[in-house]
Amino acid sequence: MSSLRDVAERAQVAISTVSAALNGTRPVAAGTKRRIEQAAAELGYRPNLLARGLQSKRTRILALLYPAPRSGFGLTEMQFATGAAEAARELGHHLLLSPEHADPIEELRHLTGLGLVDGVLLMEVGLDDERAAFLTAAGVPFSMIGRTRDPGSIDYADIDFAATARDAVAHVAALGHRELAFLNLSSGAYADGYGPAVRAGEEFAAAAEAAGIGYVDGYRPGSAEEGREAFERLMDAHPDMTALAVMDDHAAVGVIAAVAARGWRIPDDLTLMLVLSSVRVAEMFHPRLTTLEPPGTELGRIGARMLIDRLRGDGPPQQRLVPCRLVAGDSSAPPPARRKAAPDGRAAPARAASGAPAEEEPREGRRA
Amino acid sequence: MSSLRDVAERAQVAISTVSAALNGTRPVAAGTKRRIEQAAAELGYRPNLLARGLQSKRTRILALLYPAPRSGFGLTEMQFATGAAEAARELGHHLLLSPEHADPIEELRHLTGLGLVDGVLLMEVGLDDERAAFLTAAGVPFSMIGRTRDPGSIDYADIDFAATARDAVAHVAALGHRELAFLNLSSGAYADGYGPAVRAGEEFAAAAEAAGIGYVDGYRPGSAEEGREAFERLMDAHPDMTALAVMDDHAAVGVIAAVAARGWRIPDDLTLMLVLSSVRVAEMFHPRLTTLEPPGTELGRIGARMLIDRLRGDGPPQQRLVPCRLVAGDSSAPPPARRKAAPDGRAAPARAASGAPAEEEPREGRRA
DNA sequence: TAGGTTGTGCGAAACGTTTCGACAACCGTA
DNA sequence: TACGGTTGTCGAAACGTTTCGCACAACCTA
Repeated sequence: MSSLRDVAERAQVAISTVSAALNGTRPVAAGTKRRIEQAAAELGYRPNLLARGLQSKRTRILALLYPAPRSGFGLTEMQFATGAAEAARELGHHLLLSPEHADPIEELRHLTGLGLVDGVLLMEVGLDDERAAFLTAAGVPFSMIGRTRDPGSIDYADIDFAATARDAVAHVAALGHRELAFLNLSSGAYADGYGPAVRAGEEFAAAAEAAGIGYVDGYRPGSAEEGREAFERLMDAHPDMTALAVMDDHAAVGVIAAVAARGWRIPDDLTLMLVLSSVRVAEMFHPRLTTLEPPGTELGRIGARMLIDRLRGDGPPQQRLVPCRLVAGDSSAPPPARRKAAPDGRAAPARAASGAPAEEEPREGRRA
Repeated sequence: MSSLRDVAERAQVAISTVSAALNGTRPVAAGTKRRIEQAAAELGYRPNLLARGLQSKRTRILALLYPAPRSGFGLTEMQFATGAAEAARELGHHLLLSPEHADPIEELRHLTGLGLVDGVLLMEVGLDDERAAFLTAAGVPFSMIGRTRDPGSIDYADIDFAATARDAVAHVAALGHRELAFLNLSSGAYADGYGPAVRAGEEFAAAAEAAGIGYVDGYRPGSAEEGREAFERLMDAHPDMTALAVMDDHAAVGVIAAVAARGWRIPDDLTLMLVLSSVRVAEMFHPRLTTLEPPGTELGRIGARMLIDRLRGDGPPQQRLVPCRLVAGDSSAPPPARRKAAPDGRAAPARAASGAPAEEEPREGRRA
């Protein structure tokens, strides 16, 4: 590989002049500059990133930190990564994929001690994330995809759960539903303080209340079987529920099976929507489910971009919220006038005009 | 950050001695060594990777090259990446995520010119992959996940399609099926010389022939709608087909819908299996589909490991094939004795004893 | 014409390693 | 006692950049 020295020789100038000319660091006479650029082009010169980084203390390498394959990643996590990688590339940076093993902090200490990366991009951020605290204390520039409970002035890009919930509620309300039930992520995820689980729950409740729609939650199925059970319990407690939002893909599978077992059909007897699932996943179902697709790629891009901005200089903290995109499938319809009896013989009532005796914050509905 | 010099000062030795002691490059007296190690520990010394790389010409950074989000990645591609990242980490390396833009070769030239990476890991390798040719010519160490038509002595890790097809055929044969139809990936993927599409097609044909089972292929649906159509055409041409292997997830959705439209049930009237889909995807279906899960993580790990081996020294080329894992779902059953008439009124015959008039290489079946 | 101001280019130092030849001290042997 | 061979350590060069002070010429101004 040719070096700055080779270019200097060929252009008959000093090394430092070549550097200046190529980087625009300081003015170089037009003629000289032209000669240098030509020489560089002829030699196919590429600056050595290591040498540059060693000297300038800036490598233009970002690390994407993610917890090693919990139960396996989904499409959304993949999109964070590819989105971030793309944005980094476009801005002249590189992205390092850094799985965390047992001790994330030790991992981080190691990674940042190497002098290899300029900044860190955090994925799967918990409400109380120790990594964020460590990085702040260590003075390492970083940004988050997701956010802690109190992000302070840390840059982050996260899902706008409020807007997402509002869109979802508006969608079912517009169809005429007056009640909505919500099946959150697994209790494990919830207990771990996994942001999306906690925030989605809160915001759906708020959005339903604001829209004057009955709302039920408290279910956290993490598998098909648990989804089936949760659905049965839900219908036992709220027989006139007509719309359901589900966060866990596998739980949705169970719900659909349970619906079929009753002899009900989607969307005729129940409106079902997926929350935080990609269209690709929603299309796997039959009928194709309405989904609130998380902006994975975009969050990845934004996360990388704001980190690079931070590296360049310090503006005010950037904190961006992006809503999910509602993609209507074939699982949304007006509430049923009447429904088949449940298998145990209990009659399923028509949509009752009386307020539903919901656990959480039931409320008289109004048509949207 | 503390440097080698700081450690040297604190241990009262020369810089070069510290380097030697810490790297075991050359013998250092036991006492001195102890002193040095202690000083290093006290200072929390971490070698600067840039400086080391600059000098030694080895950065211990690998790049994972992948074509920018065609139509969006699947879980398997994600697993390649995470598997490779993990293996790299365990072997003291780092993994760079490098999306390709318009011109892969230019991308590669750039990436390798930077002196940043020691080697490259190629994903989504085509039968005639120009990247492989370029890297070979440029003398850049690399390995492939997937493989070209004629890999020569290039390291690669790929799916063992022969074993996978054998397992799939054995599975349906054991259930009593005497015919198998195969819906390949979309014709686009096939035309691009996408390895898995071509190889799976070939190997399924070979496996069926070896097992003495009737075989039909030639269908390449790339969406649910195309899947539906393909299934209808298939059943028109081969009304007594009882087992079906599908490669494209979305096509499977269409098949399932078409099966239901006929009033048929899976697995009673048709055995359906997914090829190259993860269990996570198979579980999205109802009934849960039997699937041949690709060893994504393992291929990623192997790919990274063999590249690192190559970097360390040159042994013989490593070429590894790993079969998919057959995970039986609820979509496999013995062939039906009799089936409902198709919607157009044509009677669906029972499993005929006569050889099926298949397009490809029909053959008298025998019970496995 | 002298002094200051630009404009332009040069050389050397520094970043933190690795590597290698030199060398001091010590040993055993002749 | 002198000498070759070990053993352990040191100092300096090199990797390819960036950065900074300085030199030099040309030009303007008083």
